This record gives sequence, C-alpha cells and structure tokens, in this order.
Amino acid sequence: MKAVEILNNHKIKRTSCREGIIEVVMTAKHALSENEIRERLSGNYDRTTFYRSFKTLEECKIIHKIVIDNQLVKYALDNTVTHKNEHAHFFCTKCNTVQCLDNVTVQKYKLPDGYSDFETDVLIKGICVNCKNQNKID
Amino acid sequence: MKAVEILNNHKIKRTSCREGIIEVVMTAKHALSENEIRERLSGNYDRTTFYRSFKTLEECKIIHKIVIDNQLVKYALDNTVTHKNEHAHFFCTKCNTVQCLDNVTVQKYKLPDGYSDFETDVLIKGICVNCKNQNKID
DNA sequence: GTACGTTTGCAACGTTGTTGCATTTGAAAT
DNA sequence: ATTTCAAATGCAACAACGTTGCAAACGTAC
Ligand SMILES: [Mn+2]
Ligand SMILES: [Mn+2]
Ligand SMILES: [Zn+2]
Ligand SMILES: [Zn+2]
Repeated sequence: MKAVEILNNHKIKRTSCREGIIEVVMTAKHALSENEIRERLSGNYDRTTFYRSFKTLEECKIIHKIVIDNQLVKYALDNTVTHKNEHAHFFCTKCNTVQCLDNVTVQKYKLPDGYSDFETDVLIKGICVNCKNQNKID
Repeated sequence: MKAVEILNNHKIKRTSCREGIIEVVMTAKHALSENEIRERLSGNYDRTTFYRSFKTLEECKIIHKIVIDNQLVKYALDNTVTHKNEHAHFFCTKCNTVQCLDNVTVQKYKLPDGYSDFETDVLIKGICVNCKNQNKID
C-alpha cells in the first residue's frame, strides 16, 4: 500500500507533508516522535504544519498517537490489518523506544457501577529484547 | 494520619508547601492538577517550588502522578493502604476528572519473548457515574 | 540561639502546542 | 492547458508547561 493511495482512500488531499509522514511511519520499526519523523523526511516543514498534519492523519485513523508520561509523544501507523484490536504499547526505558504490541490485546476492565468506557490505554514500561541482549555482551 | 506525620515518617523536611499539598490531596475526592491544588492551598508558592515539591513527594511515594494524553497531569495520594495494588485510572471526558480505581487491579500482560516490565499504566476513558446521572435529569 | 544543609523564589530559558492571517497549493471543472 | 476555489501551508505571536542556576530564606539538630 502506497502513501498516496491511503490518502485517496480517505478522501483527503495529497500533500507532500502528509505523504512524507505516512511513508516514514509506514517503514518505521518503532513509533516515532515529531523530531524523529522530521529527521527522516526529505522536505522541511513548519512545526505548525506538522502538528496539523498529525491531527488530520489521526482523525482519519491513518496514524495513532502514543503518549509516554507527559512530554514524550510518538506516532505509529494505524493499519487496520495489524492494529485491529485495542493493543497495548511498550516503552523501553533504556533505549526510549515505543512499540505497538499488536498481539497484546487490552482486556476489558470491570468498572464501578454506572461507569462506562470507550477507550482503554495501556502502556507497559520495561526493557525491550534488544536492550536485554545488549547487556549480555557488556 | 496527619500530613506532618507522613513527612516525618519519610524523613523529609516539613515545609508549608509540602504539608499543604499533602493535606489538599488527602482530602480530595479526585486526583488534582497543579492548578487545582494551588487553588485549594492557603499559601502562595512559586511554580518551581510546586514542581520540586511534587517531585519529592512522588519520589517518596507519598503521592503519584497520573498523565492524561499529553497535557493534563493530575496527582493523587499514594496511600499504601488503599493503593496497595497496581490500579487502573479513570478519566471522565465529560467532567474532566480523574479517579484512582482502587478496586480495578491491573493484570500482568504477557509480553513477547525477551521483554521484561516493571510498570503498567492503565487509563480508562469514559463517562463517570455523576455525569451519567446528570444526563437523566436534563 | 547558632550553624548547616535543604528548600524556596526569582529570572531566564527551552520545549510543546495553538491561533490568526496572508500566501500557496492541489485537484476538479472548464 | 487554464481557471477556480477550498484546503493546506508558513509565519509570527502567543500560552502553557517544565527546568536550571543562584542568592536568600527556612527547618532542624546541636
Ligand atoms: Mn499502537
Ligand atoms: Mn492512582
Ligand atoms: Zn530498549
Ligand atoms: Zn464525569
């Protein structure tokens, strides 16, 4: 699936910024921050444009946002094929990467009487397999 | 349990700012933001002092921080009696309140091979019982 | 009451994110 | 290909949140 097709499918304008963001996020192994995406992009865009593009892409559910603590924000593709479930996210506190755990489905929590929910965010903090293996080498 | 006692138990200095924060958070029904705490406080403190106090109280596990999306931060008491489990948090998108769901224990999620974790944050977004009942009246 | 280490207030700064407005761009119609 | 117009962009200005260094004030132990 090409970035342009994705934009067409969602009936939103093809712009180089949107196209670039999708391409970068599509090929990334991890979720990426604004700056990480910018670095990987060919064009140069104003921060405003970036934020507005993220917002649009998020509203179309082309990408989704993952927030870690209060200052770190990362974006990942919201492919309906791989991300069909509500999935948990993993944050490695060693290498600071964020991953979608597509196979870790979020359970439905039983709420107190009268409470209703429409979304459950699960963020697991720990050490990823790469960082674990790196330790062995040291 | 008095605020001063809590500070003594943790062997950190009793200051009016720390004492005030603890008292406010102790008597609150919901988790409170920096500004909500400031409003309920008698003294007036610099933002820097506030942030440093929160940090200290958090490190001592007297309070804990709950982050909603990326800009909303709230604080709640970290009483080992009521908060003994890793518990989920609830964010009402109507009244913007955050509550510790002390009875909603967070399960241990099964991670991919080689991954280890030390913390799981669960934030459930929905409508609280107050807001639900308010709708009925309208 | 003194002494000393800790905490505070202030100023300055950095980052993140938003808004209004003029200009540019994309895509559809001609 | 050219025209057209809504939508997207860049820029400037702004607000909120959070951090750092340093001098002054405070809390506690002697
Ligand atoms: Mn994800
Ligand atoms: Mn809590
Ligand atoms: Zn890692
Ligand atoms: Zn509510």
